[in-house]
Amino acid sequence: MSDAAATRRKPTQARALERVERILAAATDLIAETGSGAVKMTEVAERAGVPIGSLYQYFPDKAAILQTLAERIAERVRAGIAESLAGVETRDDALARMDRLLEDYYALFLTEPVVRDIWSGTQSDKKLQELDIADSRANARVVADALKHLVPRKERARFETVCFLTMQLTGAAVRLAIAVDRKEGDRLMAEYRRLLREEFGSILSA
Amino acid sequence: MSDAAATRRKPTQARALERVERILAAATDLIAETGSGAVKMTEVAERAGVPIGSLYQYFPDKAAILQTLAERIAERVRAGIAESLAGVETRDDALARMDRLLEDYYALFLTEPVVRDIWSGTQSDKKLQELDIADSRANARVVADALKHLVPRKERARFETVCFLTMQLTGAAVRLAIAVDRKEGDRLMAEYRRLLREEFGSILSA
DNA sequence: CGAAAAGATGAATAATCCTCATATTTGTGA
DNA sequence: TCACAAATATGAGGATTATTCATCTTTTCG
Repeated sequence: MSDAAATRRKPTQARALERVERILAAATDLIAETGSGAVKMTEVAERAGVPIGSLYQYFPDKAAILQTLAERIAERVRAGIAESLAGVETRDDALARMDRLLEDYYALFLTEPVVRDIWSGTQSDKKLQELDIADSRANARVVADALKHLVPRKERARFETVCFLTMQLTGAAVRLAIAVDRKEGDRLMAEYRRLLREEFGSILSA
Repeated sequence: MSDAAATRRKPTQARALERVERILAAATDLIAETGSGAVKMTEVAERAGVPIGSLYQYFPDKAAILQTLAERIAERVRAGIAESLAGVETRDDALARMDRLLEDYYALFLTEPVVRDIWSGTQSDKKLQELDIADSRANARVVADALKHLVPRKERARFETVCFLTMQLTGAAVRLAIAVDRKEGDRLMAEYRRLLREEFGSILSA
């Protein structure tokens, strides 16, 4: 049990870069097949066609592989949010877009086994939790920025807090929805969608 | 890797009952000291003053110890909810009591290391996640029952769904609040409290 | 070309969970 | 009280897996 998170070499040569990608792809496949908790490092190595030592050349430990996958997903989601909210003008437009984002996010969890696995907790470590929170904060900033011109000046101070909270609540709602059967999940999401619309509807103006 | 969750003997003799309590107490202490992830079975045994074999006499695996602790906490919380909402009459009374419950729940996470640990972030194993959901469902029923006479008939069908969702959202809000620094946590909880009040306020009548 | 840096390798080590064969204690009917 | 069954106690050692590291190979670049 090494307490310091050993730093690993960052791949620079083409061969190494490709190797890292092969490792991540193998991990992705295996997670989809068995869940991250059951994935073994030897299996990842075998599937990627590299020796076990190569995993540790670029990842300090098993959790780091998951974290890398999580970061990539988070970046994708954040880009999607930014894109979806770009150039929003009216309140109703904002609400409609948020609604759409929520639906997409739910769909992402429903269809991508790795997203489902990593963010629904079969595996959980402190680093991932921190990443989740940092990510919510970053997303909150993106949302708050995109909508700030629709928020009355006197409300702006708390608006980013509301967005931050909302990002986490949304994650919880979606995780709950995918954990129960599809029919109940849809019902829960419908309720959450309504709640979100009321919440943002009451803050946004114009 | 045994795939079936082996069932263990349930203690019946006084000596065994006390032993189980000693094991749970030791686990509680160690979790408070180092976090559940770092707790080793040998340490629990040593701290409890029992040989390692005794742990497996009554718990099929390490996770089962955590689950037992989680169940006990959940029962305590549920009893608290039921008690706090007993005999509620008016809408304003209901809202005030919910507010109080939320504050108590936040305080529980702030002060009890084991609660904090077990329900920190996303769930660490499938069983705990299931327990969390089952528990939210049970709590939702308690809340829905206590307040149903304040809910218009035509809304009652969805009210339990709303409560169920709310239980999970509340967990997420509190987990977020304790994960950030105290000042920001308080701010986030204030926002969530407002959100909760609006949500229930719009459903409850009279 | 040649040296240094980067990368590759996998047998061996280390950390822990959990089992199980055996020994002891407790409950109970005669 | 005694004998027998059921319950309980014990801890060395088997089993699984993450991770290391000494050594070898390839690439980079002056």
